[in-house]
Amino acid sequence: MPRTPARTPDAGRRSERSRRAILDASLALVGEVGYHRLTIEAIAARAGVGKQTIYRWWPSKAAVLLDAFTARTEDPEYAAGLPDTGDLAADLKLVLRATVDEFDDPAFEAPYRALAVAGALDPDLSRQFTERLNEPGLAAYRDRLRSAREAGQIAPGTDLDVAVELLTGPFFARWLSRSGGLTHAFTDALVDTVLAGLRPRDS
Amino acid sequence: MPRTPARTPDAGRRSERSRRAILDASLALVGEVGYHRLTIEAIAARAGVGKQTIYRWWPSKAAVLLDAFTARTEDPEYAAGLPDTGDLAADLKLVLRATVDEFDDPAFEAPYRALAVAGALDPDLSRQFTERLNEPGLAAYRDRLRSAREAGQIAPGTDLDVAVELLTGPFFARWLSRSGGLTHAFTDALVDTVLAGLRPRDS
Amino acid sequence: MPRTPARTPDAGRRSERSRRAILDASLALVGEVGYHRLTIEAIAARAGVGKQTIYRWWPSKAAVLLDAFTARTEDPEYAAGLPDTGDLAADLKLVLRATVDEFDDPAFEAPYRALAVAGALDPDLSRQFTERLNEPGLAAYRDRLRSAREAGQIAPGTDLDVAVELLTGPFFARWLSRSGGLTHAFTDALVDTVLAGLRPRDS
Amino acid sequence: MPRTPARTPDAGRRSERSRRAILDASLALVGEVGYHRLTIEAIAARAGVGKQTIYRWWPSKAAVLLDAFTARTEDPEYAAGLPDTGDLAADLKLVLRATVDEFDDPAFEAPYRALAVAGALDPDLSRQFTERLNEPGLAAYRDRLRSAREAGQIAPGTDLDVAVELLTGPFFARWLSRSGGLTHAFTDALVDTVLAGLRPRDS
DNA sequence: GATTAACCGAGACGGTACGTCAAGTCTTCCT
DNA sequence: AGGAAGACTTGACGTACCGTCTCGGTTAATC
Repeated sequence: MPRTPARTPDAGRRSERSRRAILDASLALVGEVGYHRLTIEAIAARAGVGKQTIYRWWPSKAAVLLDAFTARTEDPEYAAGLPDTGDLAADLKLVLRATVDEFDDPAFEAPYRALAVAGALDPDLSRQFTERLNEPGLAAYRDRLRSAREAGQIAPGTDLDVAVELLTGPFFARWLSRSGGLTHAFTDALVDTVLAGLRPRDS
Repeated sequence: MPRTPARTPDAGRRSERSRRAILDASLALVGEVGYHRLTIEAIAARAGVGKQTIYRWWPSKAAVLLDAFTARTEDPEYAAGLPDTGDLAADLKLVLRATVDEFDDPAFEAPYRALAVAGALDPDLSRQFTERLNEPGLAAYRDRLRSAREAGQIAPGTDLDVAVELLTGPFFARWLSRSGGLTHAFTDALVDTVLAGLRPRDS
Repeated sequence: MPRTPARTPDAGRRSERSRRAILDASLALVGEVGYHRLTIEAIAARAGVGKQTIYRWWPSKAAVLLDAFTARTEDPEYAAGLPDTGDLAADLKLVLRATVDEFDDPAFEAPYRALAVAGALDPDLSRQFTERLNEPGLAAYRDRLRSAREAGQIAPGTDLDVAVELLTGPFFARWLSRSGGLTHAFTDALVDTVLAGLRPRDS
Repeated sequence: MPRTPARTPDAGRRSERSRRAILDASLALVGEVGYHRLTIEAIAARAGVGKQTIYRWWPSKAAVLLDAFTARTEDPEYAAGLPDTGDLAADLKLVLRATVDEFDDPAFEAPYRALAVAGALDPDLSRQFTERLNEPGLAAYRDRLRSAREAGQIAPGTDLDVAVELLTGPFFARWLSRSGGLTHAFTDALVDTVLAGLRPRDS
């Protein structure tokens, strides 16, 4: 006889109306007051929802936020992958410049930062954050680099993981610690230097 | 005209005894319970100190932690700079491997992560965190790279800031998001790829 | 249009269990430690209740105490009025002697003194204290004196309010300022002198 | 050699300047903010004095207030006693009307109420309050009544203590509990009724 | 169509920690 | 040595949210 001590609610009867209201409210609030002043009570009040309805479906405010944020990025052609014009440097610069622009929008930046931070403190959340938000993007980079490697544009022995991290890590670090401006010039320089390091060895 | 809106206590009469006890207690506690379960009340209790004594001298628990952490790194020969054996790759690998080891120690890792996270949410704190903990370390890298540039070991047009971020950014990103192992192999690969990208242009 | 600026909790959902526990705890504690060492926190702890549950329903510890004290005197046949045997002096002496005995009991005296004092400092509370605790008792005296006036036992022009205050005021003053013993002899003397003053004018 | 463990400061070196400033400040403040919002810190700040200087010489804020209040009533011809024109009723009414007027002045009423209340809660203070403020006044009443008794204007067996309390108790009770107006009519009625009760028995 | 079980809004509950205030003590420097 | 100043420990304040728990009221699937 199966015992399910942790009350598992019946997802079939879930109110879609409430779910949307909660996700919307949490995104709006995190932008208004910041992550550490975001409270479950405020989300519930704003969403016109009982607190229990949040606790029933999510384990923490970070999980709510993750769902709220993911909802935006899951539907569209986000899974399109990087462009592949044959010019690796140009393709990478294009995408990184677009990312710079994206991070300029507070509506995107605020919840994303909140999630990055929450993930840094909570390994469980971190895994989910990585899987659902980060990994798809990184995989696109990896695919593009693999294609370039096969075309002989970068060294055949290139570790694609490290290569991707060389492109995104400095960006992430500069963004999170606000230690420098996130500019197109910066990402262009990243691409140039990294690609120079990945160039096939001279004969 | 000097404005003193917030009651500024007289630092001359400050109790060194209490200050040390608070810094010690906060470091110990952040290791035991983690940052978001660290409370001012617990620090005060552990330090045998009134809460007000903490509020009098620090604006937040993050600021306490920053002082506590900084105290450890300020006195010693920490400001020594990087070794300079003439072999740039070897020197960088040595230092990054040492950093990997340092981040393996929870007594170091826990408060450092807490501060990185707190800084990510609070620009004010972020600035302090950068100035007092990060910048000195990065300057050491910059110095070593400048010396290499003068010796003609890397391209004369190299942007030292970007170069340093290429070395440290991926490390920081992997550490904070726990997206991969912090190993000597990883940092070695970083150094090799980045230095390849910085190599002087072939004649 | 009714305005309810201060969050008004829903009395229907109120926990009777908590209410009783709070009233009991406050009476017990005021007897143990005295009024000015009585704290909301201690009441909450003793009652096994969150502080907010007290703040939700009462504006101050004095208000709690007033409810606690009133609860004791509301239910019983306390509203019985004074005896009326036809012998005014005897009836008054009987009741005042009983009151003396009542004030001898610390379980009664301590909270009553606390309330008298709190009322002396807070007009709002004072009004409630008067209405709910004092006035009913005084009305009983007034009724008894009115009956005597109609029977021609005291002067027809007697101001009943003043007459009651002559009987109770000296008692109250002596009690509150501890300036003399509260004895049967004292209250008997009060009754005799006051009634002598109220006797119908000699023809 | 006698040991005085309780540090007894040397009254000879006491600063008269500070003493006056403290007494003045406490009277002013009790009028402005009321007794239970009166703090030692505020007194010290207003008086331009260190807190320790207050704690050195007084055991509590009530004691400070008692001294402050007593200082006003000690110097003048306050010890003059009641007038004795031969007309007892007139003399009593005159004095009680003057007392009514005195209690109309907040500068008098506020600290006096504070002291009465503090005394009600603290038997030690109560004794001092009685001895230094109340008793002298009551003695004056007693003296006047004794003179009247000797003149045969009131019954020879009259208990002077009870008689005085009949005159002052209702006044005190009405004042402290704010249960009625303090008017000349009220005190006149008191005098008339009480004196009627004290009239020598008809032969 | 009635029953019934779940979700839902609402919000009271026992708690924990907050940041503030004042108490009374201690220490330092000044007169 | 007293006094001005103010930092110290202590402890209570009243508030904000936590996560849990009832309480009617829908709402959907089952009888």
